[in-house]
Amino acid sequence: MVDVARLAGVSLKTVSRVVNGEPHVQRAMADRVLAAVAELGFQRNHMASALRAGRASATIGLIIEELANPFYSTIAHVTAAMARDRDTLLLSASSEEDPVREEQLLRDLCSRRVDGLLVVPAGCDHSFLNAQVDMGIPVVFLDRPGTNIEADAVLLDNRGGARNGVRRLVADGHRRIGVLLDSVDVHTMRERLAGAQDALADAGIGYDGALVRGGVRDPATAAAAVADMLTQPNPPTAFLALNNRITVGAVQELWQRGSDAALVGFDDFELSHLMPRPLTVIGYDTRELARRAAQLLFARIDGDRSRPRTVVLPTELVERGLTAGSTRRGPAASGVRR
Amino acid sequence: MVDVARLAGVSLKTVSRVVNGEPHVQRAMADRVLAAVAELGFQRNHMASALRAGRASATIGLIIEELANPFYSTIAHVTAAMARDRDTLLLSASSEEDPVREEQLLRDLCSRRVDGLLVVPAGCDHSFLNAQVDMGIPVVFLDRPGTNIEADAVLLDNRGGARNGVRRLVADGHRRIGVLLDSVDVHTMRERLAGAQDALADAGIGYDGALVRGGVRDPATAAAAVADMLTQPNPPTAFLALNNRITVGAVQELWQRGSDAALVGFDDFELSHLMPRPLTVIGYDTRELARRAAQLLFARIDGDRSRPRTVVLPTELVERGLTAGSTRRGPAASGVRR
DNA sequence: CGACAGACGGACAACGTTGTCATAATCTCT
DNA sequence: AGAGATTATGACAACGTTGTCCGTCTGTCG
Repeated sequence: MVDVARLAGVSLKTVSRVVNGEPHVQRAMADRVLAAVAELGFQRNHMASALRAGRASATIGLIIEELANPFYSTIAHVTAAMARDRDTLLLSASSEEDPVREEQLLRDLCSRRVDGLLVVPAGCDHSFLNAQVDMGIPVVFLDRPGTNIEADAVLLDNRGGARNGVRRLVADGHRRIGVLLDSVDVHTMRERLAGAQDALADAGIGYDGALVRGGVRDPATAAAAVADMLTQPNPPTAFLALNNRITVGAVQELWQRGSDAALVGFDDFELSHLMPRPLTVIGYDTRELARRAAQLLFARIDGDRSRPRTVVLPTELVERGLTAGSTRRGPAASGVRR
Repeated sequence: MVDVARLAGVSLKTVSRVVNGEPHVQRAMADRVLAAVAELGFQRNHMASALRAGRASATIGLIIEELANPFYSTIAHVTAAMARDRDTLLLSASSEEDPVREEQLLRDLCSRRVDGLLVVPAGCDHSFLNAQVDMGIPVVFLDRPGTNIEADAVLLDNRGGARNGVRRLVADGHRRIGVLLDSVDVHTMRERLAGAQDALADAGIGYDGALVRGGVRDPATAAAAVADMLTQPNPPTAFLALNNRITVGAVQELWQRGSDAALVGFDDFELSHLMPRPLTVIGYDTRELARRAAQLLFARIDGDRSRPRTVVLPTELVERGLTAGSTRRGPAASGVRR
């Protein structure tokens, strides 16, 4: 900026005024400044500007589990788009489900003075964020609530969704329902499992530990778990897969074996209607989840000091048949999805 | 930091030393400072720090078309992970294929003094980036080359891939091959179309404009295009879909109609092996694409001043049959994919 | 012609850090 | 014990901006 001022033969402040479009600069002078800017390829330093003005950085931080997962990338996309409407950029990072890494990333984001944080929490203690919130960096949790912190959260009705899924299986006559989940350390998994057990209890079906399989982290282990459970004595006649990675593995394994076990999966996914065997799914609106969270965050950034809110979004049972026999195989009613 | 110094009864500089882990501070004094830091909840301001030290912002910028698309989110994921190993965060934004928006975003990123830029270009002129490169912000293009700028690029062998795909169809006896593409304004589409035409020319099959359908932007229009082409006189017996969105639409339409037209799609996608009809795919390693680009960028950031390079990564024909009759339907040989 | 707005330009400090240098305190060695 | 080396600490300026305030110039009106 000093160089520009020298080249244009004006003072530093005048360059600042021109660059920021402030009034009270003569046309001729402004033109000279702009010419110098162009010649030197000057570009205002956003960091210095924000620093001096005490302004925020026009950046929001997003912590998710893994950017490559469609669920999270949809969230990133929606929030980035909404941020852009406010001339704000998105600084995103994956926690990889590691609480330590999550805390490091969050601290890093705070030290960069982001305007706000959107977090899909992996950690089990977010009390360290309280100080940040007090210092004016609002936090909104997404998909799972934060722990030891009072902050906004936008969640899904995981429990109700799982309950409806199992209710559907029970209505179809199933009594032995295998449940596949990742880890009960994850809030969503606990809720979904509880929902499944609600439905079983409602139907008067007792709990059988052999029918619940945890530690299913990816499609491959899901497939293995399905295979294993089917070869036990008194195998399940139906499965509930508690996330989309698990569902994919289960679909594949059941299809390969030609098994007619019923399947309901939590989370819809893009090509679920083209799977080679029927698949009823507990779906929800991921974009709405992200939208609501971003709205909440921006309201906080804009000064909303009301009490923290928790929003719970509904799920929907997308019925596409349960087993090869339960519906005629055919194109999905909904046609091509965007 | 001034407050911390006052509370600890030491000078500003000593606090700075402690906070940055510099040597030459007595243990007792360091402890006093750390106590004050904890009490006040002090957190170093990353922007001010970078500003003073003339250091970069420990941030890289990524411009892609749309974060929600699995191809791009994989790129984002890989680059974010690699950046993290260097204590660098990723500032990502979607251009939505809009050149104006792309330029705005790039300028914004530059004004934030990112350490480097990773760009999947949508625009048709990137000459304005030359100044930035000269000023020390390296740029690496991904998937498509930049225009009017000499910069590193990591590309796919689009032409060769499409040629192999069509060659395979020709070998299977097809003479009328419908080609579905988005827009020839996009570099990758032009290359893929050229590859297809190469193969046709090699086989002595003349060009028929009726068999090339552009403007196919999403699965729905792809399905419509397939439907339309199949109802024309002398319809194609095979299709080449030039990206994954188009492939999905084509799969669905062909399956719904029970058509036995062959299909080859460019871009593999996660559940392609579970599609309800055979689908041979031109695949490649998206993660490698991102990895190479990030490596190149980091090398530049670390001072590599060698001549810009263009890396072209190979594609691979993943054969899973072409039509319902051409292979026995069954589980993919590869088993469950990660 | 003088006075007074009003429009404009510039000097300076400050934002929150860190690099440089100076100084004070302690140690080492003959 | 004293010279020199080493260590610990602090004062100050600077990074690239912008807000504040003051000074100057132009024009207008009585």
